Amino acid sequence: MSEPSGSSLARSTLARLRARIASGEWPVGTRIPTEPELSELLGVGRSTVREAIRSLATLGMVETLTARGTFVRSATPAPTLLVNALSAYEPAELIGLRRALDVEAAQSAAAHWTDGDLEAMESALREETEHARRAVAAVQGRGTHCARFHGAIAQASGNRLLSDLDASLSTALETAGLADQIAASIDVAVRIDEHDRLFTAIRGRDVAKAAHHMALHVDAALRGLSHKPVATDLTTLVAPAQRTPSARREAAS
Amino acid sequence: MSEPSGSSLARSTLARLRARIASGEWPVGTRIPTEPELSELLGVGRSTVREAIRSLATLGMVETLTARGTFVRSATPAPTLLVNALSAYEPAELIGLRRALDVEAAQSAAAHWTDGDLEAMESALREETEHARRAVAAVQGRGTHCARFHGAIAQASGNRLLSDLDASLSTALETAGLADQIAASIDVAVRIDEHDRLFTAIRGRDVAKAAHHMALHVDAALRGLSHKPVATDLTTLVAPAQRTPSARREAAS
DNA sequence: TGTTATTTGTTCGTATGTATG
DNA sequence: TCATACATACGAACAAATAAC
Repeated sequence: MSEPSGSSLARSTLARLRARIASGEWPVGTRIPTEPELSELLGVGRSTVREAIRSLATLGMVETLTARGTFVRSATPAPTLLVNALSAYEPAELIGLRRALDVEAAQSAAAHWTDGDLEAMESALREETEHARRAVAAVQGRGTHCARFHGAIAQASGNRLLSDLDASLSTALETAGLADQIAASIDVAVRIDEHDRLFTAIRGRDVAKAAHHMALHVDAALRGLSHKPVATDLTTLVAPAQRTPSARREAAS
Repeated sequence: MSEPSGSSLARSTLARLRARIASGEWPVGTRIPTEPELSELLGVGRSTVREAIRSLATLGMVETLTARGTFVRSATPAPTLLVNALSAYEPAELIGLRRALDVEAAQSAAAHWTDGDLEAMESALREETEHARRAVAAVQGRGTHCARFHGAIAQASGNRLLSDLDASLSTALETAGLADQIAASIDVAVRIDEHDRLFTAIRGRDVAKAAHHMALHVDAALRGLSHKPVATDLTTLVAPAQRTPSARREAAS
């Protein structure tokens, strides 16, 4: 697999625990045996068990709650590793990836959303509108609703990788303190209007228009970060999206 | 950071060790202090140190050799972890990400390539052409050259994240045995012709056309995988690209 | 409210195998 | 071969947090 599968007992113990989780013997959400139980079950010392469990925790596969036990959180280490990998990059680079993912997700979502996906997107959009109406002039610059709608779109793409990366990116942007900044850079009414048009395009299975609106939307949100060196350059990327749908005249080149 | 930074001593110890490595206090290749030394240095017990070190090893940042000590292998979580994370997803999902990254990279590359980037792309393209001319009817279905050109474009985007993800994706596709399949799905002459047009667009700073050609190119390469369940759906995404500018050029060729 | 049992958190001592000189 | 240093591994013991009664 992934691990060097070293010869040390702790490593092999990690591999054995991981295998049990991956096989579904200990499903996500359930509690695994206590440390003394595992010690006897696997025939290794408790210290060794703890090292293995700690490794599983850093992989994001389990979470251990003091005096409560350790619980399975994910059958694979993937999402956590993605978040970890993203944390090593500059904000401008993260934003570049977000544009790539969101545009692709919008296209893919338009191509094959299911009834459940549509429901989720509609719900997120409705809740966002409702919330904006209630707390009109309030602080309300939170990007939570925006992220929820985008997350629903990523989900609707039917591509777990896109969805996971999107969620990981949101986390990374959040910890980088950029989420609020992005949310504040665009007027709430405008944002909801853009979301509305985007949703209409996706619901109508119009892949091209979905890509177009998403590109416009992301670029608009990014324009607020124009003081960032690279983000400035990214705003020039609005051009293709604007020209693409109706640029028949270009064909003659 | 990425870690939950839990309140446990082991977690904070992991964070402290990780910070020392990231700061360069313990450079890559060097040996970190022994466990008893770390125990005293950090003011925690040896078992706690061991758990933290084991986690670092799981992240690929250190490697511990029996009776020799533990050595720093990487200042950040190992890149191989990214490949690892990607390998947990379905081929169709990987391909969806590739489309997103490549299209974005093409746009960004067109927006701000440097002289060095242009040189690299031109070199890769020239070598590809040369190689195709020499080994005309040979086996030569290798995707190596294709990957090199795409890698050069990702590099020219100026976004390390896009570049790294692109490289990781190539590796993941390679290990999944999909690289050759993709390369074989498109005629060499057609591929080089598409690369040529793509390069011309990028060199001309035409962001829109770069995005368009890249989308067409990726979709064309993906069409060969139409027997895959989800990949079939992905080919429907050709639609937006075909409706745009040079769809008729494709019909002509 | 408080008491008790369970479970994880942390430390320490010790034994063992292995690499180095 | 021997001695030293170090990582590996085990288990005992106590602390702290949590849940159930």
